[in-house]
Amino acid sequence: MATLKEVASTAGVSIYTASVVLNDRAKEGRISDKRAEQVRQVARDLQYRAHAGARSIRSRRTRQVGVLVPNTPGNRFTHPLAYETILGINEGLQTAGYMVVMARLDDVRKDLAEQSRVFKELVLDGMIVLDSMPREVEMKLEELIPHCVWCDSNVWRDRGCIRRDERQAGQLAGQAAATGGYRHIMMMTYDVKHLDHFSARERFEGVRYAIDATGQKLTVIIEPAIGDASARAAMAAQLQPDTAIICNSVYQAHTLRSIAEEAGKIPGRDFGLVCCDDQHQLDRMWPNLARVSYDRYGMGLAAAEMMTTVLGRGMEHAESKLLASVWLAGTSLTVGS
Amino acid sequence: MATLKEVASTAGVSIYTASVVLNDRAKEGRISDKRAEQVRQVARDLQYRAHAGARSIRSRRTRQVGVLVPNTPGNRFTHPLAYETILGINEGLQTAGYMVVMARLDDVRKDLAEQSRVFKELVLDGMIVLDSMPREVEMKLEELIPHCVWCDSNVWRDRGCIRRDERQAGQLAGQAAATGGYRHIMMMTYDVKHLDHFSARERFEGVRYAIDATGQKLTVIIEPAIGDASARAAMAAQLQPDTAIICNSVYQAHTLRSIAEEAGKIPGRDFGLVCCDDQHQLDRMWPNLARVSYDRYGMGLAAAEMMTTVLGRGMEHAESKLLASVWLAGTSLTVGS
DNA sequence: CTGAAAGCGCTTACAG
DNA sequence: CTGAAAGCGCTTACAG
Repeated sequence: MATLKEVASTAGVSIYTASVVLNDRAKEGRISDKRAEQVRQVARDLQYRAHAGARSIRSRRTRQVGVLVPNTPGNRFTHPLAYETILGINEGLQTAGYMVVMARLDDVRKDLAEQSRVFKELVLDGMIVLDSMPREVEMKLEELIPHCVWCDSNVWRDRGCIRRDERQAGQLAGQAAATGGYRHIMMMTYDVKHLDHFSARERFEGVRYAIDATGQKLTVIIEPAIGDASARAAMAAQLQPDTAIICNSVYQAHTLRSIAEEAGKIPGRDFGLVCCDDQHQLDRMWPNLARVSYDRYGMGLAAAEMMTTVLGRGMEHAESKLLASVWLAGTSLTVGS
Repeated sequence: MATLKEVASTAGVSIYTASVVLNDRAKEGRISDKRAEQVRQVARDLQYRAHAGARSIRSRRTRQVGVLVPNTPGNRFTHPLAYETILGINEGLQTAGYMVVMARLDDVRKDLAEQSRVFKELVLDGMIVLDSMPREVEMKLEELIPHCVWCDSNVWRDRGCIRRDERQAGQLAGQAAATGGYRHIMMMTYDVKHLDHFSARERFEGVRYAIDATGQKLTVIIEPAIGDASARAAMAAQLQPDTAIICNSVYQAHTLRSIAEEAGKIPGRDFGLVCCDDQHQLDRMWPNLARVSYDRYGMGLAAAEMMTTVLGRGMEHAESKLLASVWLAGTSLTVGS
């Protein structure tokens, strides 16, 4: 690997000249066009590539940003949907000249320093935290990393946070169900004990608000455990043409669809189905699902922009963002009785 | 941020002593236990964290490994399933003390150096390439990055590659369909022109082999374009109790399910459905789908291990790995006529 | 317009 | 058992 020194000497210029030219600051450095081109040519010939580490030590910026993904007990893939956000983040940061370093928080090891070199050493200019972490971890993160952006997290402040307006999403889903002409409206959500993420809570509140507004009643149901055949059958029995089910998550919608299928029932024909959440490629995989949009990729892009803003202008975080959703009609909610 | 120098001076020892102790080589460096503990205490007090860049310049290793994900025209999220692999890779590398740097190949910009600093600068010890890239890109990668591991890629050699045995997977799916007592057997796959990934080709060949072995006939069908209502209806009409459809990908299985649903049909009751591929959480979302297993997380873990092996022992790549699949029965293939 | 030199934070032969 | 010093590949004030 050629070093800057080698480039300089074979081009017959000083290290300074080579450095300035290759950093596209030939003008400021007042290097003549001729010499500049000369240096560039040599760099190409020698296939020179700057050593990012050496550079970072002087510039005091690594130009690396971490993305932290949580891990919950018993589920290695906590949030497959997070990938959409991650791709958006990556797109935004890569374009702005940053590198994305993935870090995953393993709940088993409690000490952050044990988790990843990201915490143990100095490597990141900032970190985008996806989803929520235990409180202590969140506090520790802010000590360890210069700039954190909280994305889809329980952390919510005036600046540096970004999330979807989950209450609005819940309201949209609730309104659709409430005005569908159904007799029974139910919401499938997580066990109250597991309502640890703000989205589950807020979606629920949004739904409840919309249903209350029409004076109807809302029944809460819990997703049956995998393999619990009798619970599945019991739930299938509730799926009637006069009943609409509002699902909190896309996963629950998928699950409910399977439960219905086992009983020979089809959403939109035999019962109503709405989902508060969305998933990429649902337009291909399940276009008929009535749901509330959620462009996670866009959220990732926006989070990346918040990060580049702080890192760029130095100190202050950009204002927090609350992202609005749009209703996507689908035949899974057409019956009514 | 405290530096090594500061730690050394406040501990009253030389930089050398501090360095050796904090790198857990106090024994080799013959530092007395007393001094060692003293240094560690100071480091804790000052919250010392080593500067990864400075370290990498001397050690000549960044301990960073890239994961390269491709991007195809018109689809920002090429392979959502890749996330399962990425998480496995991350788990393996993070545990081994490496950091994972994400890089995405944008097909629009052709020059690698324009894509990400990962190519422009010296940052990576190695790279795990997911999926396939254009031929020229693949060659360029090997020039730019010290060690590449090809995961689920068209690149296949004796060493340094890992993929699923897709032909075997196709055979398993084909056998299941062939012995299900169906009169018509069809395979939904990609347009031949787009069979650019080895998996699509090999799955197809595996299926064909299994069907041929029983002397039955295999009809090929193509997934209808999103929104092409008449093509969807035509396909729905083909879904009969005496017909089994073998889907190449999970996405196609989902799509077919939706097409069937629109016509009031249910897989396993009104027609047979098998899928050559698998997806995490399908056991929750669609437990009844008859399919061939695919533990992408495990593949990622194995790919990470191949990488740490090369990086560890210096030169030679580990032997390539071909991963076997297991058949997962499901009621979507129970009818037969 | 350009270069010699200091220094960033580390590691590691080498000398005591 | 320990330290002073060279050097890794860069950037950037400073002096000409």
